[in-house]
Amino acid sequence: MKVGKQALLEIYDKLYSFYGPQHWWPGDSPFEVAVGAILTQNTNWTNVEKAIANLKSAHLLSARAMHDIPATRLASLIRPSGYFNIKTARLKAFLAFLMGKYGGSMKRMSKRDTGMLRVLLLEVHGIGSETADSILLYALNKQVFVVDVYTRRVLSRHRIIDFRASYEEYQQLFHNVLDKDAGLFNEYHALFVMVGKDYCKPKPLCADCPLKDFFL
DNA sequence: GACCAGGCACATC
DNA sequence: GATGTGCATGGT
Repeated sequence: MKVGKQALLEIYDKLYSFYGPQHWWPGDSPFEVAVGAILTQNTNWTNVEKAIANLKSAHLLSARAMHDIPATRLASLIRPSGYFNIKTARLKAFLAFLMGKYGGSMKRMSKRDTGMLRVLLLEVHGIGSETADSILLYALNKQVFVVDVYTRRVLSRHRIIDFRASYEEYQQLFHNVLDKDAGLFNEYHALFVMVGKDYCKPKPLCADCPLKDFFL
């Protein structure tokens, strides 16, 4: 897939001038961002906000506290974010990783080499490519581009890349062409989410539909 | 009531 | 490697 630096910057400029700076990720600390990254998996952000508010009002939004409380308690607190049993296990897995390797400190975790840390995060049960990269970029300010379903929809509908291309192919599009700039990656991904929410609904468009070009 | 939301692991072919 | 499925709440 060939797409030039100018094209990617042009897309960025159009989105940025339309929406303005997004200042992502919403969250008061790197740890909160990491928790949010897990909770928002296939879930509306407003639901995640409710779950995080529950954790905050219970004074439990810390690695130590969330690690120590029973899973049933954690599940009841994050219930509004959906998939609460699955996400409880995923949070517990991340917390065990964070507590075990870095004493619960995101700052200490951040000192790891980015590539190595990404590999380690992907080994945590429940953390896949997007969640790992969201943590790296938005919690730790690492130079990693985050790919999500909106990125796929927007780019594929503008015929820049096939919707079903792999996560790595999408990511390489940006890593190979753009300067490694965490600030740029931060805003760019957030802008994809914005324009995706507003203009790239899942329907009407099916990959195999003979009329799919009609909607492009 | 249907559809959607800032994925992931797992089973099966 | 590609495809299908379960997981669950809350807003539109």
